[in-house]
Amino acid sequence: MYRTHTCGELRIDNVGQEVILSGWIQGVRNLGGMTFITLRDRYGITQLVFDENTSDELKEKTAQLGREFVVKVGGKVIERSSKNPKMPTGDIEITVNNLEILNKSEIPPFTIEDETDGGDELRMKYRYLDLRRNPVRANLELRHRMGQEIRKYLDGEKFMEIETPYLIKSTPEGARDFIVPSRMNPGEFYALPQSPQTFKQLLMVSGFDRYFQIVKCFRDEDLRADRQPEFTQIDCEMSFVEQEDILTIFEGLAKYLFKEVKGLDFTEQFPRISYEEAMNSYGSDKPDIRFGMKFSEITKLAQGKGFKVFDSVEYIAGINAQACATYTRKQLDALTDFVKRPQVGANGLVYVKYNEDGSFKSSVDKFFGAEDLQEWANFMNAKPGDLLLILAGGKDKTQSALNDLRLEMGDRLGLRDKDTFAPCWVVDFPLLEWNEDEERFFAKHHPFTSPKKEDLDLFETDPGKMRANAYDFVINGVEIGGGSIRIFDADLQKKMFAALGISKDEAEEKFGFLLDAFKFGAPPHGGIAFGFDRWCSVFGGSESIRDFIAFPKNNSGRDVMIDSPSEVDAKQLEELALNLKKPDLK
RNA sequence: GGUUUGGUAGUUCAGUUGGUUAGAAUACAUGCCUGUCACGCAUGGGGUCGCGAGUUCGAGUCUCGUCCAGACCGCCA
Repeated sequence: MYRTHTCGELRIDNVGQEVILSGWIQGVRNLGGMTFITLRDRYGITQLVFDENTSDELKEKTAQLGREFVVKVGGKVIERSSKNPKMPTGDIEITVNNLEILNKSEIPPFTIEDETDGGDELRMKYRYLDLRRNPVRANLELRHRMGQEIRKYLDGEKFMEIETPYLIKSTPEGARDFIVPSRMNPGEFYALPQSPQTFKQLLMVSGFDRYFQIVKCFRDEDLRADRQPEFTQIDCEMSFVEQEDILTIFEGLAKYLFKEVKGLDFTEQFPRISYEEAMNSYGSDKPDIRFGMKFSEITKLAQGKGFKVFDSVEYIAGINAQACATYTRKQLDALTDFVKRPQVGANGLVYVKYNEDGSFKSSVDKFFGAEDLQEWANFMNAKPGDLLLILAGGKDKTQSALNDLRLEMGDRLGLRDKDTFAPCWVVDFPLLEWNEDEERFFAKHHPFTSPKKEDLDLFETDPGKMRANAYDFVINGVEIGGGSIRIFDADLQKKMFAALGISKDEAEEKFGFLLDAFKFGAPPHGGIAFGFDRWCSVFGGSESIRDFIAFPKNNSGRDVMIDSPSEVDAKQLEELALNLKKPDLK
């Protein structure tokens, strides 16, 4: 028998019991006459004590122990004479009478402690050691809890979890596919799914009117802290539903998770913000509504006063940073530098200080008098003591830059607390998006997203203005999920393909199986997919989804632990009928 | 594909204007220590300064190239 208890469960009530524990050596503190050893497993840490009652043989054994050795110990639980209130097991310790070294360990390359000395790269290379650390283990526990609760809720709502294939067909739009060569079909390739989109729609045709799957998806695009080449979605689809039904069910899921996982009650309905309002008020389709600081457009107010920079632009808007009129020249210069960075891309920053005494001081005093500035301040709901920050330029670019500035000010003012949660729905997305490079429309969501009924006429007149039955779920400015009501009418689908410039033949080749299926009684349906890794990271208060994936890949798509991707044998290439251009490959 | 920051002891980092034997902390080893819990004290070992070329009497330091890593832009329906 390896253990009677875990290293995290013994308490003062267990005093007097003979127990067996197994685990890893966290640390050895040899004080001379007595030795303390901390033993760790997934559940916690328990202190072992060796003193004058310890046999010489046992003392010799403890001298051989090093960090991360795996041992089994037997002994008696005793009350500590000096307790440690910081440890859950801090009232007791084990006086050991038997110790067996189950396995030795080399000295680990970094310390296995909450605050490790290891850098990111090293920890990724030895990820299995990193996973022994409390914070990382806690993240995976959170992920496990989320997954369990999601299944519980959806099962309770009569959703069926159905697996769909990973080896599928490459699709034309969207992200790059990962490609898998087929040995049995030389010259032909599978693609790994970017999402089970078409399969879940086929399941609706089959009559599984409530489907879900917690499923790996693959996208061959460049990575970020919140983007991995393989990631996990909570993929859901429902039949005989309208947008409102979907929002209700999955707002229910979100509230259930907030309650069960975070202990938070959300009784009110989540705010619903139209895409247009989100862009006009926050400059983003995933607004962080933990704080206000909404945009105010002052194009009309500010033009025609002789300030060329303003008069020559399409759009002028600002935010009101409350109680920031005391900002120094240095602070304002830092903000100006921030917005002028290439990533933000503004040409400059106009500020207006509304001083406590009611006077104004701005960077455009030459062009605007106190009356003008007062008018702006009134329009932007500013009070004495506030600071107005204003950007001007093309509408899209300026909204985007002002969004960056708003979030930066939110950070500086401490308005983005990671333990505060502000969920919302963003609805009424545009159906299509114009692509300058290819000079054609792309589906903003995907080509099966249905347009709003009242916008159908625009197909002929102004397709870019059409709105979709599409929605995103956003928490704290992070896009957690999105979905749409699908097209289930063949004629409408044809119009959609036409608007996207997808020919009949091409549609037939790429989506023939789906269009065929729709001929046999497709029910009205729609769905949503959530980024599981991302949702975990938001709940865990981290910016990086890597912290919530057991074995993640780095920025270049490499797994530095197993060293993948890697080259393959010439024999394998031959079997797959692949010829590589690179001559230096093995 | 682009911008940018970094690469020095097992690890995290410092290293001045180019100048003697490249340092600190921590980890590790040895010794001492009976209530530690980041134990303490003493001693010790440990370096291809990412790699290659160049400038120079002399390069961790300057220049060029290259590799690796991070952040961001493009990209990600």
